[in-house]
Amino acid sequence: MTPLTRRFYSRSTLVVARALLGKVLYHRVGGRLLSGRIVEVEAYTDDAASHARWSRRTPRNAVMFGPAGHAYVYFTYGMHHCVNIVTESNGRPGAVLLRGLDCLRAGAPARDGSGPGRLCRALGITLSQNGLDLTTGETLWIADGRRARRERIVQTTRIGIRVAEKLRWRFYLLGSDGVSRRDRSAEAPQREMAPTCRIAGTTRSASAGGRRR
DNA sequence: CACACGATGCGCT
DNA sequence: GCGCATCGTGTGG
Repeated sequence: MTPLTRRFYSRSTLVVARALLGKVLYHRVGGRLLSGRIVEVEAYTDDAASHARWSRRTPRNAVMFGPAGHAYVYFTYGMHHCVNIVTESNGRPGAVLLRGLDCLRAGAPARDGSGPGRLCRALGITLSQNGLDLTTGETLWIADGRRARRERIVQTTRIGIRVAEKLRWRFYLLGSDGVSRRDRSAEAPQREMAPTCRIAGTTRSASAGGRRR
């Protein structure tokens, strides 16, 4: 229940992204405490797919440039909210998108926490939480959770973007129910392709379809 | 001011 | 796999 410190968030986005897996997100709202275990995240910095691309500051993405440990919430497709955790040092844009939660509440369907939009709906996160400081433990915060030492982290590409699509900046906990989209090939123990496997015709054209949305 | 479009999710084929 | 709801935001005139 003790909020993670500013120091935890003030690191490189990729490091924080991985470190957030297994942690627990809390939101105190309407006299209730909602929570869920973080099982899927994506990193965004100033890359081409980021709201802070080319380090361009706008009213919407301003929080990404501010101090780490704050919530960056945005509204998209006219109906969904997505929540990010701001990283890096002040002035450098960076945030971790939360895409999957486990165990929102006993008996809740697993899919309620699966996907950035449903996740926000399940925890009651909207634009009014944008900019909140997560280190105070008042309304919205993240605390340590149980993370089994054996639990494997899968690293793969981010979802739903059309540029910088080769960056493997999505991380999830293998076997968790809240993961929105699995990547079987990334889950395979052997990740690196041996040179002999690159002979034409012997490789499956990985993710040939489904890249466009 | 006008307009194109999206870090999604859902229902249907 | 495909279409689409629905509106805040960024961009350009």
